[in-house]
Amino acid sequence: MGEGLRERTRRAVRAEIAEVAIGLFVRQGFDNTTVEDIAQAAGMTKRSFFRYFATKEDVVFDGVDLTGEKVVADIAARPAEEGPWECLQHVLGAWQEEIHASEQVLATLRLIEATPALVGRLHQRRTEWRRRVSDALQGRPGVDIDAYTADLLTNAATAVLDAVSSEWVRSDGKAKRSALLEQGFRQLHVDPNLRQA
Amino acid sequence: MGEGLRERTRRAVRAEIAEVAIGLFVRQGFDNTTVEDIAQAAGMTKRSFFRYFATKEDVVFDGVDLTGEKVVADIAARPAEEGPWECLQHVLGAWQEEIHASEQVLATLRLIEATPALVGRLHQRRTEWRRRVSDALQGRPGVDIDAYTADLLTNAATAVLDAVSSEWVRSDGKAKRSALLEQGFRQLHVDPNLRQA
DNA sequence: CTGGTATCTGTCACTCGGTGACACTATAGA
DNA sequence: TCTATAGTGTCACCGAGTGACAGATACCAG
Repeated sequence: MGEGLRERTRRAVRAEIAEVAIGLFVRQGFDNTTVEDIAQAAGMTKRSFFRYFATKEDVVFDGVDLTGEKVVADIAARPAEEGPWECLQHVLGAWQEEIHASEQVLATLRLIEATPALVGRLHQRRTEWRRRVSDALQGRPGVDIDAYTADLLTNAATAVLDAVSSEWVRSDGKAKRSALLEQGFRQLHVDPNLRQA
Repeated sequence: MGEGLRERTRRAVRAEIAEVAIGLFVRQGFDNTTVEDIAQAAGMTKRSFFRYFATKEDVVFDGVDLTGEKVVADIAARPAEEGPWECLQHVLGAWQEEIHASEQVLATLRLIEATPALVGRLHQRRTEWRRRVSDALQGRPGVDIDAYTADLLTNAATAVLDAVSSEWVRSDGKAKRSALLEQGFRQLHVDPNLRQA
């Protein structure tokens, strides 16, 4: 019907692997957990695990890393008279709202912060994504900005995002992320006149 | 005399490994080059390679990644009446000046940008280093800022650094990094009143 | 219901990054 | 010259990830 049972089961299996794996990671550490441990706990082979996730790290970002296409699309959809910085603030603010502040997410973020390999992988993905955001920012109708400025603002926006995430974890999930984000974007005031030689 | 011949030869060997390795990486790609390739080209065993570099990635950052202790020390040494943002600008500007704009550095940066694994490793190191910078910023006598603001400014400063690096590579090393850095720090104007509930 | 086809799975074998242990050699320093 | 120390090769090993093959399973036609 409409969208296939196979895909549904596949996503269900993915979700269960992720849940089992993160449980193991939190309990005994990322490095002390082998893929075979995960596969066995999920009732499958090591080979089958890699048919659902390309790397051992990716299983962690399954529920978080929605570094979405939607953000890129939303940027293009913002009104043309809006400045690039406000555009980023609105789009990323809306994106952040969608990540529900569950205990699961908090545990995952803690796990990432405590595991260098995961930090690396996260920023690796972020970098690819950032390039697309920067391009979207440049391609926006109305204002035209050079590549350097687009990169600068995009990097700065993710800098705010990272700081918000850190502070949120530091407060055990009690801080209001939207307030932190707004504060961060306000403190990094962007000079409106983007003139240059 | 005074500082040992052994250390000198060790550093020389390190440098030669790095040179040989980067040459291979540039010619045939990072992923298509095995550690045994490097070791053989440098006249040693795989095992000996790992006695000089902890990972295959680290060999690339040998000449670049001086994410130094000096930066952290310099932050503490800045005059107390200086704001945190200006402090970061001065220290990182001085740090950046020390990286001579050689063709070798340019090729290395290109290599990093083209290789996801290297991007990940770079940001992984950056993250550890950033934590220390943020702590140094908080520990500065005179002004006291909260952890969130310190993280925010530190992240933003590295955001500028990354944008400068990208633009510099994009211009084939012809752009003036100091000018870009100054422009970046100026455009991200930090609100001087850091008041909060 | 039946057959064909695409998909999922386990098994095996393999590559590559990285590590521990051991024996051997060269060197620094008394 | 003798001894402690550091560097080296060899070997065996682990874990992440991949390619190939064969068997099972589910979808969809007729």
